[in-house]
Amino acid sequence: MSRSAVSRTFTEGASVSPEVRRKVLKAAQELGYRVNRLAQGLNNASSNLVGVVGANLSLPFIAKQLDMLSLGLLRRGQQCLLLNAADARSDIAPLIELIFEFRARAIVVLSGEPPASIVDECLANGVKLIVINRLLERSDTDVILSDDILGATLAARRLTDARCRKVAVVTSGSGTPTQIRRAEAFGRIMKDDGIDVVGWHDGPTTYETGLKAARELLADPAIDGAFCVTDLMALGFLDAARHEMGRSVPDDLSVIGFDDIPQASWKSYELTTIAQSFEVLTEAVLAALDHADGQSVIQNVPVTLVERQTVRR
Amino acid sequence: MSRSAVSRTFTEGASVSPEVRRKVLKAAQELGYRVNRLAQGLNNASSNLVGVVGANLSLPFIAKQLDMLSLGLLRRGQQCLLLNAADARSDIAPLIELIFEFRARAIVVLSGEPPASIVDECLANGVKLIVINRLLERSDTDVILSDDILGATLAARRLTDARCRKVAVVTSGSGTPTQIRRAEAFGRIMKDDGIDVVGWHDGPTTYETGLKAARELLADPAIDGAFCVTDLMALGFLDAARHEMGRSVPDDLSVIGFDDIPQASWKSYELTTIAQSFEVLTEAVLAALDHADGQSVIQNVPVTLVERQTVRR
DNA sequence: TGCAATATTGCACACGTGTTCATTGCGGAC
DNA sequence: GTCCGCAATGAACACGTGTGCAATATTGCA
Repeated sequence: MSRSAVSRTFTEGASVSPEVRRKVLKAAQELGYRVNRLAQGLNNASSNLVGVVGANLSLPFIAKQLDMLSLGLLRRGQQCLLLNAADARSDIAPLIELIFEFRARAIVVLSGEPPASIVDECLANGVKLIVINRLLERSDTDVILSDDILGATLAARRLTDARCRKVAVVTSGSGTPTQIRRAEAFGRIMKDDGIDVVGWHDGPTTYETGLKAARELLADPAIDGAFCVTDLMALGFLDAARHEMGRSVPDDLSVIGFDDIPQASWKSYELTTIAQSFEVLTEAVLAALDHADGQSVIQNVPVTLVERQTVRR
Repeated sequence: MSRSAVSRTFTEGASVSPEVRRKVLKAAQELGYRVNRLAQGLNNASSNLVGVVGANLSLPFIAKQLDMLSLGLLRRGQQCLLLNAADARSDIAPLIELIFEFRARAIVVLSGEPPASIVDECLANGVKLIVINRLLERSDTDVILSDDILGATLAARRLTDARCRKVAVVTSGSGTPTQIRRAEAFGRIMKDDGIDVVGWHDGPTTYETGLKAARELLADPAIDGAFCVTDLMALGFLDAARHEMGRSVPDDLSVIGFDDIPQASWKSYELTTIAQSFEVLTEAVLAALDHADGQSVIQNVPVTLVERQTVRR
């Protein structure tokens, strides 16, 4: 009969007699009553929303992350408040402010770089901040990183095994930390091996950028290998190499990518690439949500070489 | 000084003296104060959240829709509560219940079919329900549909122009209304023209299903045309046709898809397809959000034939 | 039956808004 | 000097929870 009875009926483990419980449920059914999550959040000073910030949600790599993350959150009983940052370079601070206003438990950043002031605010308000594949030089944030150094090493070793003489490294012009780490590590190793490396970077992280890279780089007939730090660019690179620049892959050109997006295994490409496990990555994010407030971790997601058909044996 | 002053400071068009306003803003800055959207929503009996239900968010077609929709919502000052339905066949009713609990203004359904009881509840609570590319036989819901009949007609006409004699229609086994409408309309037209049509359906709406379709259908050497009701399946179909079944496209096999996903224009495919404008589709959804409560509309999103390289001239 | 222990229940409060209402202060017009 | 209009401001309320506290009903035990 009292409002407390209602609350207790819908609260796990509260003390209600079976009879009252039954009456409440029946009344709720008739009146179309539903718990109000806004009021719950107001009362607890925290909703169980998790803010997710991302840009270019239709790119395969991001879309896959978002798919698995939103599913994982839902399974854990948390809801996903999705904010689209529109552009990889756009300022995500206002979006994070918005998430604060919803009293979210945690914030996951897939794109863009949260400014230091925001990081401080998260810390002050007890909001978990988790960034994926972007390097924050702070020890008070959870950072999930693909093992870029290992990945670059695997790629480099594979291209030297294929006896490449002059290789290109293709990055986008966006200059995300992950891409730079991959490219730099790769360049260092190759130079140590005494192999010519030519860097290239321009444009957004898209298929079209890969096309452009191949058109410009393959004007040099000496180039016989390429490491594209993103599968999407690798696929564009492959297409331009084969259909416009007349190269035969893998016979006179070896190409290797990074991420292992679904399209990489399509029959027209069979791209050899460095795979990050989306499962492990998602698990790492979900695990980070459970960390205590002070505890923050930099976690490396393991990578493996997936051997397909674009590198000479 | 009073709490009212704070509220007025952050409310557009409220009556506050510049001095008080300045003081409040300064204090807010120092204390890290932020408006609490949960309390706002509680007070208004409605948050400005929009619930979005979708499955398989990493499929290009869905991902693109979600990308544009979330961006459009954000630009309109509404937030996107994303619920991942995991599977195209899974029951979305509990997810919609969850959205109700957040007192969302509107619900957008990208996957699955909301049961009638849910539709009634939306109507009763004044929650706008918008379904995309699934046919609800009710006049009280906003339905955004691609013009499947026109699309099927364009595809049929193009394949007859290419002088195909025996054509296949490929659908997934999920049996979504849109796919069925496309396939049925296409089949009807072809039969009217006296052309042999063989239907095929199986599996989920994926690239792999397209592969399987080609492997099974192209065992029949007479088949010289195919309409895949989804680009993703069309790309799989193309790959198996070319690389496994030894067909030359478009010389002895013409293939046409539907949706115009980004990958359709990649150099390895150059898929001729029926394009739905993602811009128009998104605009239609956003416009539907503004409809008055009673007013609901079935809107057809126009389609066009995009001529590329997979149908014989 | 009597008493203690336990389960159930109602009341009151706090959470942070936006808004209505009444009050106050002020400037200008007569 | 008085009165009117207007802007500014504070007090109070309602929104729907979950919970601490006190009161009451029920059970177990001697």
